[in-house]
Amino acid sequence: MRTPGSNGAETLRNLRAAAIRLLSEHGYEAMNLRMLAKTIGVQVGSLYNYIDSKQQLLFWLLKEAVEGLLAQFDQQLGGIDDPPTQMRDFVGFHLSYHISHLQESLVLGTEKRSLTPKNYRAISNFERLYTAKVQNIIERGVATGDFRVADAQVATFALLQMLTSVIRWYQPRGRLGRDELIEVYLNLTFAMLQADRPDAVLGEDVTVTEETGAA
Amino acid sequence: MRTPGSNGAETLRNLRAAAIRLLSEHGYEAMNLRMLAKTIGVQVGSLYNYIDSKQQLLFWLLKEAVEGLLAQFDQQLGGIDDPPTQMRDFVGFHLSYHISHLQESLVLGTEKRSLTPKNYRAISNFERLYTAKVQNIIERGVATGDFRVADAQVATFALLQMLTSVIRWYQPRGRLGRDELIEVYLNLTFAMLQADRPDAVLGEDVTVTEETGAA
Amino acid sequence: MRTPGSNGAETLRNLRAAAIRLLSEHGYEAMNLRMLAKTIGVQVGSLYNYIDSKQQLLFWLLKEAVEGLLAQFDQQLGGIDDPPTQMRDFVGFHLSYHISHLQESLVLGTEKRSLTPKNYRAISNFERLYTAKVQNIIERGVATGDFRVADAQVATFALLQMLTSVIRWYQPRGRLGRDELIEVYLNLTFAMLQADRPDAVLGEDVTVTEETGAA
Amino acid sequence: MRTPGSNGAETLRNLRAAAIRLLSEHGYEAMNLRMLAKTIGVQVGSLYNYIDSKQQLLFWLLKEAVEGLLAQFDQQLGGIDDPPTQMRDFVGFHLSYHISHLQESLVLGTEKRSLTPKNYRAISNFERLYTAKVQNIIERGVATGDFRVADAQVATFALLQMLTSVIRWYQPRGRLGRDELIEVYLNLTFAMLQADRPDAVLGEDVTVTEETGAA
DNA sequence: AATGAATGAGTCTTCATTCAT
DNA sequence: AATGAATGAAGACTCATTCAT
Repeated sequence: MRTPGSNGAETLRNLRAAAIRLLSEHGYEAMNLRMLAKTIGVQVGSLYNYIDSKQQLLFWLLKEAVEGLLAQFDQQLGGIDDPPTQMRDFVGFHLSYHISHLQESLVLGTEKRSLTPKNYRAISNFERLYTAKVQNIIERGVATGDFRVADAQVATFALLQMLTSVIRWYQPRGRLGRDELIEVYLNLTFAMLQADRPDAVLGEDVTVTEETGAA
Repeated sequence: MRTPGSNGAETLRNLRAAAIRLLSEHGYEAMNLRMLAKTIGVQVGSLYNYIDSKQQLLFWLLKEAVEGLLAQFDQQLGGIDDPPTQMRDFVGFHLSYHISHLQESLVLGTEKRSLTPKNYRAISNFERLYTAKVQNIIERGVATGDFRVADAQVATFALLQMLTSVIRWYQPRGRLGRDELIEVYLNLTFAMLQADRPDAVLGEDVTVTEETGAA
Repeated sequence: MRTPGSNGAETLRNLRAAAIRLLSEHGYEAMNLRMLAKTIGVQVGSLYNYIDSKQQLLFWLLKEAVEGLLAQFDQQLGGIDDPPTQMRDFVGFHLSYHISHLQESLVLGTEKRSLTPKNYRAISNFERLYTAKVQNIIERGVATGDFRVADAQVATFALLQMLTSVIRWYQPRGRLGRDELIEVYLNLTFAMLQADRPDAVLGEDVTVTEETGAA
Repeated sequence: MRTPGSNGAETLRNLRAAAIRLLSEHGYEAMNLRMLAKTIGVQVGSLYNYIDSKQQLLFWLLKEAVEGLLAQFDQQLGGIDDPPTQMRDFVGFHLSYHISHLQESLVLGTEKRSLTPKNYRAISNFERLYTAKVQNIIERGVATGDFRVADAQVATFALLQMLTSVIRWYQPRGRLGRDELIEVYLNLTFAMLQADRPDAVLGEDVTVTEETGAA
């Protein structure tokens, strides 16, 4: 039987949005498909018209999340050569992206561990690509003399953790707005790299494509 | 029936050590008491001679972990006044502690979310105490002109995340030893705070009491 | 997987009938859901498509039982004014009802104690309504001079216990049939109340709607 | 190890009293040996110095209860010949006994069903002896023309249920004292039997030996 | 006579998944 | 594309019972 007015594409979008929210709130193991079904207003069995299994749902969401991050990185930071400028834009991008994809990023960070080994490796590979891009900026900056760090790899991890952890406490309506937040973190970043901050180029604001589910 | 040679105190120690390991590997929801019982070589029911419930076991472990961290902080960094010196010793202490209590710290960071609301608040309160101590060092350093940061609160979070995240990739037999690691992080920390590093005082090495379960 | 030919409404009816039988045979604590599931031919987990919990199942059954008793009392003894006639019809009704709802009544009498305090109070309140109706008949009969008892409340309890206890030994195919049984108890009742028995009105037999599950 | 000051005979008495209380409050299935052990202040394992099993404990208590009832019946009502006098004294004895052995009688009535078949039969046999004694009084009274009942067996059951049910609502400090209670029930009994009450013989009060555990 | 530590079978309940309709 | 009814395996927790000490 088909409920009148039901629409597969819309149900799928609802499912994705609901899944990300529920996963960010409860975690993979504690979220159950009953919750998900109830949220989007269908019976549990109907979920299987859209997903193969709970595990595959998680993998799909995390893959989308990490691929989206990579794609936007390339799109936003493609044509820049100068390491300090790259770093400045990277910080802006990374923070903007994580703030506007808050739940997705949270889920990526915490639920990866619930993937099967094979799926885990697939996601980790994507993440390593991202890390490598950041490490590359730092290493080139060190080579040009713009940055000074004792260990580029540790610095990369430290920087990424410092920036990414913003999603653990950031609140859209909190003390700091997005731009102030970026300003503070730019200071910390360039201090950490013992580098001079390049001038901000007016009007050259970083923009991030909005969360998929919100369209 | 009583297994010959069985001994309550020892079983409890085994239970604690096994629980921390299993929790760090699987997470609270994915770890089940069968695994725990099997690891320490008893029947599942016997666990209840030592714990009240799975939830209370988690709470107990996290409470011990966070109280241990706080206690050692006070013990190690009690008599110091000078903010840069305090910060230098704090970085050494924090890294040493987390490296030598790797699994415990991992569990504290990731499994807090599985606590009941009441238990969650209890642990969070302890953590806030710790954060406040660190923020206090930074604020005092800013006041004395030793440190320069745009926002002390954000800097505190950023610093703590940067340092704590070491447990996510550190491997005892990896490229960097404990002392090299501390050296690298000291550089990053003082750069971030735009401060001069105080001289290391020879022979004044930070030591951290070893993991309880390892005794 | 759905068993071909399975049907929710029927399973629920089976469940109810089986639960009453098992509860009357074993009692709440000693009956387990395995037994119930096996009796109706489903897996234990499937029971939870119909009940919320074992406790709620008991409450549901007892509520139905006591509400059914009250409803039929009102329906059968509504339009009568004369205390002796009311009493005569009440005895007939009460015995008929308990004989034809044997197991249900047994369960109501013995398993109430396994209810949670809140559920217990709810059932007890219904029972008090029933007792009050009977006490009212006695008190009005005493007022009209038809009955003579030293203490109406004790007499009510005594009468109800005397009548209800029939379910403890009555056997459908035993020495006494339903009508003979009623005859004997009518004698005892009116003797106890020191009253004259009103003439039986010919053809005015009391009928009781049959057990729900037996349809 | 033996706890200093412990004393087997006393512990056994405590055990018996506690068991009766707990059984009357929770029922056999819902009472567990942990509760019993805690109440009398020993470890669960120690109970097995006094009992063979939970089942045997129940049997022991019920056997004591029913044998006590029978013994006192014989002792109190031995030398009487006249059916009305016998009945008068029986009512007084039965009520007094049940009131002063409240919990024991409650347990006997409700927990018999938790006995194994063999144990159940043993207790039932004792009970049948008691019922037969009462039925004998009624039948002899009918033979002498003192009592008038339609069916001696039903009358016996009805009378016993009516009298025994007093334990379900009697409260030591309630509206009616013991003697008033007996008075009311004597009226009901002799009305039920359509008999004249014999005169009370002054000073010939019925006494019942007190509860064993209360010594 | 008592403890402390264990067993092992059982209890209710949850949940991902399946599939006829 | 959705429902309703089921499966079956697993989960946390309980409890009578045993026995070395």
